Amino acid sequence: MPPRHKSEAEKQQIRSAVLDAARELFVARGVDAVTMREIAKKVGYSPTALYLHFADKEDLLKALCATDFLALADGMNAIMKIADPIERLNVMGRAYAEFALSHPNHYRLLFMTPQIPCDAMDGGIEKGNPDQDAYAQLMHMVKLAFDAGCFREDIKESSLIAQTLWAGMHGVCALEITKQGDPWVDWQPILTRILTMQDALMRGLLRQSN
Amino acid sequence: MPPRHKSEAEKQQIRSAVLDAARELFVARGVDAVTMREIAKKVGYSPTALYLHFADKEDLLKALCATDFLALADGMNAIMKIADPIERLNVMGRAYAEFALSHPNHYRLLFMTPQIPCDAMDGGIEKGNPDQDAYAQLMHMVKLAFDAGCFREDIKESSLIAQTLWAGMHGVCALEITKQGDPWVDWQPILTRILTMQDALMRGLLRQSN
DNA sequence: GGTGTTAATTAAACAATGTTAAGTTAACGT
DNA sequence: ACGTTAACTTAACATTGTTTAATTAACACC
Repeated sequence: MPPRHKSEAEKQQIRSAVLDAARELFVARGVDAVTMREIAKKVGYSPTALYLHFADKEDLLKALCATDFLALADGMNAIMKIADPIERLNVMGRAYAEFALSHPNHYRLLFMTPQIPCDAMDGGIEKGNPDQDAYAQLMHMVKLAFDAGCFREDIKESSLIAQTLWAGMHGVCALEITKQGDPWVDWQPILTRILTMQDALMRGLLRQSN
Repeated sequence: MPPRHKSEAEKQQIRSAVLDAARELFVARGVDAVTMREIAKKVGYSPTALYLHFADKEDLLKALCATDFLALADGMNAIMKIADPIERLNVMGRAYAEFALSHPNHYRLLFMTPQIPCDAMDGGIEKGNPDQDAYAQLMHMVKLAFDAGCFREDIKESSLIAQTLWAGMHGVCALEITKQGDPWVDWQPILTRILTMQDALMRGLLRQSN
């Protein structure tokens, strides 16, 4: 009941408290559990107060994802220090899968949900900046390997290689997230599927001489 | 207002009229447009009447999907007549992608949504029956090629090959459905991506001698 | 042929959701 | 001292899925 004028820093703090509460619900119980009322209760405000910090629920979720999108890019970034361009790509793929499977709800929202175009994400993420954009990071790594002549010479576009590698990993992870434990399919172990996908794509895309 | 006692056939007809109305909304405007009230209006009943034919909304959607799941399996089935086991797999993959991209809303509900386990689908679909189960169909085709010695001999499980091929196609299609037109990524043409995925996986999984 | 049961249907209502409109209260500037 | 404004809340609205309680016509039977 007692409102006081807040500094910009205090406002930011409330904003991030809201995001933390939302994240906790989100991670634990999925996107449907993230109701404005429940977030508000958790953070000690009335539901309407959230609208002072976020335009609407989608805006709030976008802000949530922006944070984790940056975390993903950060992880990719650290991998650049590996010297061998192909080993680097392999490690990157496995790091991507690990992110997906240990944050399935985030992964679903980032890469399996249409309503939220990455492009419009909050948090000042810049397209093409490898520090912030995991796809740019992948493109960069593929291009280095491509220019070093690692890939089949009949493939003209390095972006096609990047998109194929991404799609392969995405396919394994997305099916795992969506259909894990579904008795319809007798799944091989997820790690086996990840490594097989990686191995098969690399064999299929690299120059024979490797 | 004038209720008359209905035969079983008439009930089935209403049920399928409801499904048709729901499908129309669903295909045109996605799952969010499928509200019980709107279906009811389209089919000329009150919203509550739908509950005489379906337990709840999820049940209705499952029935919707069962139909299209069968259609998918039917398409796969027709491909069995191709003699060459590898060409057969390639054609199957492209048919799968065509299904996904021409019925994106169905594909999303069938393969990108967790709430609806294939296993519990209505319509009497039997697991493992290749006439009705597209995955069983894939497994069967892969196993034939596997037993004919088409694949690398260090891969011991044919199901691992099937799951990798599926995941690869799924990855391309799911990313296309989710991120088509997203300016974040400069996509190569979708057909190119499909063919590249198929080509790369086959090169990576088949015996060298092929 | 009346009469009670039942099947088909609906209108009204409930609870949950995102969101908006209209207050309320305390701090600040002048 | 006093109006304005920032920070918040309570009440309310619209939309959803779903349930309860009628209503109404057809059928079965004596």
